[in-house]
Amino acid sequence: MPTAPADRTPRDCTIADALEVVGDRWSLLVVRELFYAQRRFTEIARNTGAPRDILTTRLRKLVEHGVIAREQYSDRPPRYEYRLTEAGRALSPVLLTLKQWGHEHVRQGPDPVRFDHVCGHEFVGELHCAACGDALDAGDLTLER
Amino acid sequence: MPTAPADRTPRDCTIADALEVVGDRWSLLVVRELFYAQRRFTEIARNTGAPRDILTTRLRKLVEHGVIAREQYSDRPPRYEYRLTEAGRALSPVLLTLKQWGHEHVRQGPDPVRFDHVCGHEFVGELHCAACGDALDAGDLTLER
DNA sequence: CTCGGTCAGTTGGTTTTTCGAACTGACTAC
DNA sequence: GTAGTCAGTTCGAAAAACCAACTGACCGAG
Repeated sequence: MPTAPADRTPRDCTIADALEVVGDRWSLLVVRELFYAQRRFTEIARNTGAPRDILTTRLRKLVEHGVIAREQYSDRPPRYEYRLTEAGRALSPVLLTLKQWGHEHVRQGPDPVRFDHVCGHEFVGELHCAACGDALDAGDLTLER
Repeated sequence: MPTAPADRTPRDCTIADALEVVGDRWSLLVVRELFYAQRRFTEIARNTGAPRDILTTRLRKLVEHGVIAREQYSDRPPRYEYRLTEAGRALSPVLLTLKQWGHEHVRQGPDPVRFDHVCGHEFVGELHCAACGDALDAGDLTLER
């Protein structure tokens, strides 16, 4: 017997679970568009660049997983648009941290999109510990179990 | 002329740039493994579940983009392992927020992996505004440009 | 009325990518 | 010298992505 048959035992992991839902080429871009209040199929297709048929299957999958909701906005002809659910809105920290990482480590040049915080300054996110309130620092975390 | 030829003009977007680098099925899982200090090809393949040939191309791509580094740890036979670069380590907020979202909106049941903060409590991340220090709240952000 | 346009998808055919599983080549340990 | 380790490579098959055109229901202008 050569190599053991499939010696792969993927880790039981919540990150993997999350990626199962939004970890493909288009889903997070769809969510981004909904954050930008583009709810219509055609707009989402245009702004993400996703092929229309692929977009169809992604939207269905996101609906299935409760990230977005499909709502009829016209009877005759039947027309639908999409909205973020609570779970979808909860993805904002993921998108914001991704954007920040992209800005600091991928893109050269200024960010084409900027967010301002109510405090008046450009928003730059910092991950804090909800318990003690301190900003997260490398090495402050220890793995349990 | 029927439908206009390719009426898709993807948004110029830093999130999209970031996803270009780590937005496929396996890359973020590879980064996760490196966070867990699994540096070897075989370990990464086992723990992520990625097919070995795909893993090869992903690792090369991540090296190309400066997320990880390939280092020789044995001369004869030549053997290599992988390490996170500074840019790779900077992905921790992305992984942590993804994990948290997965925990709250995808997975049912307890998280198989837990992080404890130096303060003694289980780490739960909260995104704060770096300028004013306040925790991010829905609607606190306004889109500029 | 008919012509052009809008809109949320479908359809069909092709190209790309993924995938599984076996195989390499250079070693080490027994 | 036989078995095992390890970082990949190779092969063929299956799945997914992709593109461009097409639908079917409507609207508004001429």
